[in-house]
Amino acid sequence: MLPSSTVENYLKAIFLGQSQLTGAQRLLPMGQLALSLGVAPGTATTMVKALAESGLVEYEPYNGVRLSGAGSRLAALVLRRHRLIELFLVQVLGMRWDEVHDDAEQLEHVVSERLIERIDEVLGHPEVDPHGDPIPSREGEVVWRALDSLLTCPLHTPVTVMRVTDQDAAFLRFLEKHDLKPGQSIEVEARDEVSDSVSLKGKTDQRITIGMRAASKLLVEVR
Amino acid sequence: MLPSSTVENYLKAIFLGQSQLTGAQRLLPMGQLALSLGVAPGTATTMVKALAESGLVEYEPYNGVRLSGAGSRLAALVLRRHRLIELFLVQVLGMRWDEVHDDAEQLEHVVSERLIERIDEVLGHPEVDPHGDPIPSREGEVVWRALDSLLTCPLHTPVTVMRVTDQDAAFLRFLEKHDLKPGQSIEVEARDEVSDSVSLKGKTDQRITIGMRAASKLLVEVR
DNA sequence: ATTAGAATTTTGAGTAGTCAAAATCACCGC
DNA sequence: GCGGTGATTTTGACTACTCAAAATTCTAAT
Ligand SMILES: [Mn+2]
Ligand SMILES: [Mn+2]
Ligand SMILES: [Mn+2]
Ligand SMILES: [Mn+2]
Repeated sequence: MLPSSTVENYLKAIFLGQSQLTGAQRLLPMGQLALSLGVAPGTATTMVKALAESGLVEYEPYNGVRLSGAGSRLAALVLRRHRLIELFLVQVLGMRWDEVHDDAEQLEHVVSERLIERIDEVLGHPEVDPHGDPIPSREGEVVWRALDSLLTCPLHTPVTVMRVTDQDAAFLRFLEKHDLKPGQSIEVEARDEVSDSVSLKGKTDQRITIGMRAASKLLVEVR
Repeated sequence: MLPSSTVENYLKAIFLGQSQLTGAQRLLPMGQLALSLGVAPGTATTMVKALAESGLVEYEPYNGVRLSGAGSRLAALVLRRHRLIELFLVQVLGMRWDEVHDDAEQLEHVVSERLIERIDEVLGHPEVDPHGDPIPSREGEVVWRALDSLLTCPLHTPVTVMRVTDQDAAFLRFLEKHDLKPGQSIEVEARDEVSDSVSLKGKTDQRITIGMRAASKLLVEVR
């Protein structure tokens, strides 16, 4: 039985939630899952029990949920479609990187195997989407690249923005306006715990100071 | 309340069914509707009563159903999305004209206003889809072009194939193989009631004979 | 050890869409 | 006018998904 849009969204949310998790357990609490899906807690519990029935997740009552091998593969394929579609909308249809997420959220559930492979081909088998998120392979494998955030990278050292871990449209437009899109080169000038801020130097020597919460969402690589 | 995929499919099926109808009533029988949606007769009845509640159709028990103004506009917009998507898949993604229908059937329900307008623009505001079906306007207006079929057009006269009224993949591949796609020029050599057949002369003087049922699905225009 | 508070699960109910089969209706031929 | 036939509607039931609110369980602080 092929998974419904709802099931695909649950699997994807668990996948994403788990990837944020530290610790070997990788158990995502139901509350977090419900929150990320915008659903009542009881709803998530019910659904997760059904997913466990069909072998897509392991469920530990009162502790949380974890994807099985099959579930993980399925989730990665949804993510693959989502990210290929986002890139396609930007690259081929000229949409902005801050407006493609919602369309991709729907399209990821209906594009056929054939269609997504055509898209992949037209794009030349890309490795990352417009936000720098890695595109899982046809087989459901994701290459997890270790990246610093602006909170952990070395100071006074040129780094390249590689990835943005927040899809909020206003945030993305802010980044674009200040040349902080993936691919851009910047330097962290200073971090200050007290003022909760990080100061950056951009390409043409513009300076900008952002909050630490925002800084944590920009992932970079030392060049 | 925005219409579900199911509602959109019902409206589209009624729209298409009605367009086949002769007579001023334009009342589509429930049996026909149920058949075209692949649904049990009782299911169609229930759904149509709900559609009537929300003012999208007029329902005459035991007689049939007819779209209201609002329903008709909505149906035309679904059709607009369907046909733009089909053309896009062929033109931009290089898919074959016999394999785009199923994808379009799903995509028509999830593409956003913004996305479909981008697609329309990239395609240069086309008037017909790969099968020659007219693309309704943004406002939900369809230009009904009067066309002959191969059963009614004059004999021994060059005509241009304009439209194919059957999405069956095998049939479409057959047409392609024999240069009978929209745009091609042909002539009807003969019709024979007894053998239920129509004989055609193609571009490079190839001849081919097809059944009347098939011939009725090819719409042409005298040049 | 108790216990308050938070997280989670359970319960009861509701919506959207579907089917099979029984009941009903419309119409045509006689 | 009377039946019979086929189309249509009604009925009762089921699946998938959801919520609000009550009940339960876990945990961490006293
Ligand atoms: Mn989604
Ligand atoms: Mn993305
Ligand atoms: Mn459809
Ligand atoms: Mn078409």
